[in-house]
Parts: sequence; C-alpha cells; structure tokens
Amino acid sequence: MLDPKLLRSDLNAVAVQLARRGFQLDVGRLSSLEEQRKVLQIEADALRAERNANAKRVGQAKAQGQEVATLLAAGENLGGRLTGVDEQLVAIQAQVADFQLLLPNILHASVPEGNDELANVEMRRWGNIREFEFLPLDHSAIGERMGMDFEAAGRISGARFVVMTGPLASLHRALIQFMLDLHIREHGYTEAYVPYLVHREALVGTGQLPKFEADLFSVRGEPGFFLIPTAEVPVTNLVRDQIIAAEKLPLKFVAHTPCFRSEAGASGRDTRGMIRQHQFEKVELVQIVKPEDSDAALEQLTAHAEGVLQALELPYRVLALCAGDVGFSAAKTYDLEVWLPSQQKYREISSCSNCESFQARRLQARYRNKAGKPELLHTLNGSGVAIGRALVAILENYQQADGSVLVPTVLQPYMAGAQLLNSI
RNA sequence: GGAGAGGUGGCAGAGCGGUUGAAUGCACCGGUCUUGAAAACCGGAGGCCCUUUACGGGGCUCGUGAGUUCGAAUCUCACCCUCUCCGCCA
Repeated sequence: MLDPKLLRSDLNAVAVQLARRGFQLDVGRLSSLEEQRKVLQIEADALRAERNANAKRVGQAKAQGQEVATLLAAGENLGGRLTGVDEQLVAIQAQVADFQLLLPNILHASVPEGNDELANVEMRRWGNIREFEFLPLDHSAIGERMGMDFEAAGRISGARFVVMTGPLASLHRALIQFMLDLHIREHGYTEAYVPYLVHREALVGTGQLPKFEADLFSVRGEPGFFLIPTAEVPVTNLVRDQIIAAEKLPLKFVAHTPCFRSEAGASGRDTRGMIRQHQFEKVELVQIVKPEDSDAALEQLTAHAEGVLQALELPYRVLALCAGDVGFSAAKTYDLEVWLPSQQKYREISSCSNCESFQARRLQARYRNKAGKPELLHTLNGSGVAIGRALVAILENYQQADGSVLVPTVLQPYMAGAQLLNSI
C-alpha cells in the first residue's frame, strides 16, 4: 500500500510515478472519495466529541442529584445523528481502502523505463556457455529416461504436475538441502519453517490479494485457507504487527517451501516439461531492514541468489526489470535467468525484489528508529533459487552424449557421493 | 472431539457502567545527587487518525466485530486466539 499521506498531499505526482508502470491512476475518483471522507470524518468526530461531553454531564448531574431528562434527550439525538454520519463514513472509508489496495508500488528511481520484458536491462552475465559436441536434449527428454514422469502425474493430478522417482527425486532434494545450507552457513540467514496454508489477511499483507486471487489455489472448509504461492507470504508475515528493536535488524530468513500457483493466465506457455507447474519447490530469501539499508540489501540478496548458480556452475545473467515488468508490490526487481541449452536462451530462475515500505505498511511491520518512534520497515524477498528450474538447468547443462548427467560437485555430498545420474 | 479458564499499554498486573487512556511494579527517557555509575528522590512518556503554518484542538484504541445504553475495558451475542485437563493422532 502507498502512503495515504502522500496520496492526499501529492496525488498528481503519484499518478505520474504509477504511469511509468503503465498504471493509470484515477485521480478524480480518489480525490473525490477523499474529499467526501474528510467532510464526513470531521462531522463524525465533532458529533462524537459532543456526545462524549454530554454523557459526561449526565454523570456529573446525577452525582449532584439534578434532573437529567434534558441531557438524556440531547444524548439520544446526538447518538442518532452520529449513527447516520458514521454509516456514511464507514462506507466511504471502505471505498477508499478498496481503491488504495489496488494501487501498485511506486518504482525506485533507478528502474529503467519500458513497457514489457523486452525493455529489461541486462546488468551482467556469469559463466561460460558450454559448446555441445552433440545436439543437447531438453530436460524432459533427459528426465523421462531417469524417473521424471509426467504421465503418472497426469493420472494423479492432471497437467502441470510432475512425479520424480529414484535418483532424480534425490537430486531434487539435494538441491534444497544444498541451497538451505549455503544461505544459512555462508550468507547468514536464519532458517524458518512456516505454514503452507495461510489466511486471506496474510496475502493482503504481501500484496497478492485482493488483486491476484485468480493466481492462487484456495482450500475449501472453515476457516478458508489459501495455498501459498511463495514462501515470501508466510515469512514476510513474520513481522506483521511487530515493532522490531533496531539492534535486531536486519532480519534475514531463508525458508524452503512448496509453492502453489494456478497460473490461470499462462495457459499454453511452457506446457512441456517442468518449467511451469502448479506445484514447485523454492528456497526463498527474505530480508527485513531499515529503510536506509534496503538499496544495499537488494544488491546483497541478489548476490546471495547468484551464489547458488555460481556454486552449481550454471551460466546465468542478471536483468534489471523495466518499469512495465516490475511486479505489483516491488519498487525494484532483479531477475536471474539461467541458460537452457535446449532453448538456446536464458530463462528466469530467481526474482529478487525490494518492496520498500509497501508490504510493511499493509503488515504494520515497524521498528523503533533513533528518535524512539515506530517507523515502517523495508521488506525484500528473492528466490534463492527455484528448485524445479534449477533441476531443469542441471539436467540440460550437465547432460552427456550417452544420456547420463553429471552431478555438480557441490551436490555430490548430498547425493551420497554420486557423480553421475544414469538413464534407466 | 469433550470439559474448563483466560485475552488490558514494551513486559507483569489492577480495574463498583460515568473526570480510567486506564492504578501498581519492572523496563524506558530527562533531572537532582555523585568524580563517574548504582541507589534514592523528582518529573516525563503508548499507538493510530483528522485538523492546524505553528501553538493547539478533536476522535479512535483494553483480542476482533456486532448489540444494549445518554454513556461500555466494565453488560449481551458471535467470531478469533491462548492456556489446563480428558480423548484421538503423525
């Protein structure tokens, strides 16, 4: 959510900022709502003050044994008027809130202009793209020979699921363990285990709701839950309604969770293989920092995600997303894209974002600043990295002419020393 | 699932329906004292919102939401959460 004070004081400037994303802010509607709200609130406050004063007089008069009938009548009248004004006020406030919850974050000044992913700016590349002396297969062709089973998944759950058995399942688990260990031991993150089912408020807090409900899976029953689309949701919600002592910052959490996405809008894209699934695993990094530290924290967090790909020796590039491609809650985002030989292109494997105070305001996540006053925190999150896509990248980049796949050195300890995955 | 208890400020913990935004203790900030610190004493201090150039003024906030009432932390109802005992269970 954007700062309501800013929306009141400089709405046109906000509109200009949001236009960078291609978001058209209805200035007229918001300012008209705001104007109505102000009138009603002032009136309601005045009536309430009068009612309170009148009620107090009743008490005093009674204590002195005086007649109170007039005061009681006045109180009843005030109460009636207040109820009417309050109803209008509540209705307007709800409209203002609904409107504001649909406004995306204001972009960081350093975000490049542009409408879509074509305008994203490549910051750097890492690693050497391997020359194949044979035609490299895509990951599903490789995987299907060693226990990656889309047919079985289809029988169980339908499209966009996968079953893995044997060494591939082990490789999948090894990736999780390796990434967690790297972030915990080398990068200073605290491991977190969190719920995979969350209530609506948690998703409003991080910005997935109310706008993106169609992307989520919900669970029937009472109470109603949503399956998390990313660990960002439960982990960032750790600081909901908290006032953190300044000396405890920054908070750095790493969590492995499954992620569930309905991806309703992506039908037809990446239908083959396990690039785009309804259920996938991710190791997620979350940082909770002071506002002045968040720019540096984004660079650091991105570097931590890059560290995973470097350790796995997977070639990748880093993109700064352009204005039109940055997500709803983020002020700035770097995407990491890993090289996939079968597609001869880089594909997203991590997304690292600084949300500044956007989520913190929805969450009321604060810290005590030097003046001793509560102040909104900044929140950041990034994949470190997506497990399924990392597995895809390994299969493709480490494949051998005979259909086997080398196990990256750093993963071998997690694979009981295995150096090679053979096709069955 | 059954039975019971409870949710008050950073923490602990009072609070006959009416100057209680809330006693008291701890913690916190300022001052006196001290070479300095501690102790003692004095004083200050929650959060959110509206309004005001400012000084200030007003409202909301005792788990959440409704209700009763001239007036609710105090009464009623619903919901959420926590704890205890029993049962069940990975």
